[in-house]
Amino acid sequence: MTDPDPMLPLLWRGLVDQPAAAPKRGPKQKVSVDEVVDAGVEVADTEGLAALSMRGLAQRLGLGAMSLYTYVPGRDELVVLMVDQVLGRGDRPTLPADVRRRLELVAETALADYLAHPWLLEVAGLRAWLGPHAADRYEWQLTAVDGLGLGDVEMDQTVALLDGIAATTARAVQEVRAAERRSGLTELQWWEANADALGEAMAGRDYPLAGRVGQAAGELYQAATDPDRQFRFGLARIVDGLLVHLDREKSR
Amino acid sequence: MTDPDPMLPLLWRGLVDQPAAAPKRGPKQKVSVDEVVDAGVEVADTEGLAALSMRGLAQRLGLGAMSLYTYVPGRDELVVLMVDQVLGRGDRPTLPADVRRRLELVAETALADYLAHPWLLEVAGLRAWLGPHAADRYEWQLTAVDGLGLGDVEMDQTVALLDGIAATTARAVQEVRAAERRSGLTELQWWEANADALGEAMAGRDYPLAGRVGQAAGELYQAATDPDRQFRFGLARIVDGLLVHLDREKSR
DNA sequence: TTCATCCTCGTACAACGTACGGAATTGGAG
DNA sequence: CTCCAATTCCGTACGTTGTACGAGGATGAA
Repeated sequence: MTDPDPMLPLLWRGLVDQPAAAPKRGPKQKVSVDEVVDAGVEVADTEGLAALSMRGLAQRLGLGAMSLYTYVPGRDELVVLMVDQVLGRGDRPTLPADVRRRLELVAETALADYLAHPWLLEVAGLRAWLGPHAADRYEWQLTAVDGLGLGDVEMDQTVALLDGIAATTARAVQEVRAAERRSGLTELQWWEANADALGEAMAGRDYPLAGRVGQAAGELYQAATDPDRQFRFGLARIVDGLLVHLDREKSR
Repeated sequence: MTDPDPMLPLLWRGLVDQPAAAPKRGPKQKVSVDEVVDAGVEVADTEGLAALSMRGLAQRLGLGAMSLYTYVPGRDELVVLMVDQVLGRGDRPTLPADVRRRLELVAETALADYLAHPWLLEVAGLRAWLGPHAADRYEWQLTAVDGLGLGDVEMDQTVALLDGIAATTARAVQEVRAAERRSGLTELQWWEANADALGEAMAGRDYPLAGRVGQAAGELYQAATDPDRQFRFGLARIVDGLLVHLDREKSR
């Protein structure tokens, strides 16, 4: 009915449209789409997604700003290509037999992806775009939860759940880093510098639990949050819950 | 040692610094910080966070653009204030006795917050800033997981886990909406329009599981994703896991 | 009445994505 | 060999953004 999405040929470039893909007339391109995307990934990895500008990227590639638009329709589309590109770079370990380790591995692998490329968390619509590497990754995630007794739909939901806690954890890590960059203080330093002001602000208000829990957490974490501990706790609960679910289904 | 954070007095405005807070000389302010923040929330709720510009907001308030900076240090800081503001608006239901319902309620309440104000998900330092309403909310969340036999630190981690799945779910909802806005097509329409192109692109590649699971999920969801079902499945597994954990701890 | 203090806001600047159109380059057709 | 259509490259320009700066006006204490 409607036009096909122009992003699909770009995402699957080189794997589709082999016939009549290259233009026959006109000058050669100075670089390639892959080089553009890789350069974008490098900028985003080192300076953050916000620092990725079309002008800057063009300069890095020895191009005029507007030349980029012959490779990529626009900045948003470039980012989509970057996402698929880095999803193909992560390790995809061979799967152990132990079910618990298998499930944990899905989350741990996703976490490694997000920590290696934190800007993935800033781009919305991750699941919406199906590029070749995203598809490979999804396929790998599904194999990890295959043969456990889950239904097809539940396999999808399980992968989403495990990927979700990885993303949440990576976000927590990223928030701490961002806060430290902004204030120039480590988390601990910030709390020390602002403990008085905060205590004064909260005076007259009752936070019995938050006060107690915050203190206990602060002493253990030596910070306000501890993403790593949160990940391990949350993942343990999720896997426990999944195993319970598997047992229940099996004995039906 | 270092200077206290200038955001704290702003976040806790009206609750601290009652003496000598108002300036004595000079003209009165045309509006109030609360009006500015509320107007910002209104814009973000209806048009999205990206549509919130200082100029636009000032005009809406009958102010010159630069006058906003006498109320708020900058756009980022305004957003922080907006976050705390809306966190004080959500329902905080009375807690049922049943443990499962209690845990579910924490996640469901958080989900309602995120769905009502999707731009919360775009704010990077959501958890970093402790304003009065964020503190109230955290205290309420802790009361929901209090008295279940969890340790102090585990209470914090449990709340984070439940809040996390709510955020993940709300993000999934938001991503679907964003994709539909961008393409002008509903998810189903997009898949119909692009099924051929995708099939051609993926030809020659093997996605046995993704193909099977995708089809099963698509038929059930009538879409590529179903955030609501994912939420219910994930939450059920998490609560199962938490209950298992509580049992184990109790019998030690 | 004077003056320090605070608010208001016009102007200006740098940076952004990108629309537009001309110049340059290429390969196939005649 | 010539010519032309196709394609890439890129300088210029527009609109939009956050906000630095400083002039002007309003206010209340001295």
